[in-house]
Amino acid sequence: MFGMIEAEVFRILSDPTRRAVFERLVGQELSVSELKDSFAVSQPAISQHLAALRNAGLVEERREGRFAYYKANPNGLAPLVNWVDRYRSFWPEKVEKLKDVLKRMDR
Amino acid sequence: MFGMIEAEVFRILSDPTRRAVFERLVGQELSVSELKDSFAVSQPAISQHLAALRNAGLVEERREGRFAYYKANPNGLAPLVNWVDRYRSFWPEKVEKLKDVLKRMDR
DNA sequence: CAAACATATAAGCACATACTTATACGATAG
DNA sequence: CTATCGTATAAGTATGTGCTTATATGTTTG
Repeated sequence: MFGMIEAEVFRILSDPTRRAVFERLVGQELSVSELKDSFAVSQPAISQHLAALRNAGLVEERREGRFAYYKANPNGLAPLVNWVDRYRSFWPEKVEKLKDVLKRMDR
Repeated sequence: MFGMIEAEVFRILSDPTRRAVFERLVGQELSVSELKDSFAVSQPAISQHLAALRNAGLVEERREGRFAYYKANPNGLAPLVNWVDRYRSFWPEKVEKLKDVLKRMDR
């Protein structure tokens, strides 16, 4: 049941271009055309990636006239984050790094 | 340079069957035939997935006579773990859960 | 040695998917 | 109102990929 969602997030983020689109939208709202200028693909390709990301809950849309602004929804990463955390305990080497992440978050 | 490796790990783990094979091998060494019995695909399919996982550094092989034993190498998850951590700070809701993970690791 | 076994590789196929160009649709501008 | 602009959708295509069956390779057994 929940595995399905996790599979979806994995599938959507496995494409390098689409993943890059998501990364570009983290903490930054951009219109489709602004986004397009960052990539070597056509506008329709961008729109298609955005639709896929939106469907997976990884991106949110805000309409304003003829413009469409998109930003990442980090909550959409939840299935992936949970998956990684499940196996993190088998991966002891970089625990310190993770603790640093938490420290930085507390500030 | 490092992005390439991250892309590889994403690509390899995006297939549900292959991801399930990896999960099955976490903390447990299994031969190819033992592994095969857990899945609804043929033995060659399993071998192909194992070769892919091995190439990505996600799995390790140990040969013993005509048997081949595989186990997950959690270190291979490093690129994915790092990617997730990069965006975790934008995802504040489940920090408590993450702290629980660390607590469990300390024990 | 020959047969059975465990696994890997080869070849082919069916299907998914990421891209393109062309076009539709709605909104603003002149 | 018409043209232009921003975005989405449609249709077609090329490539990737996960699977299968068949076969090769190496190992143990009798």
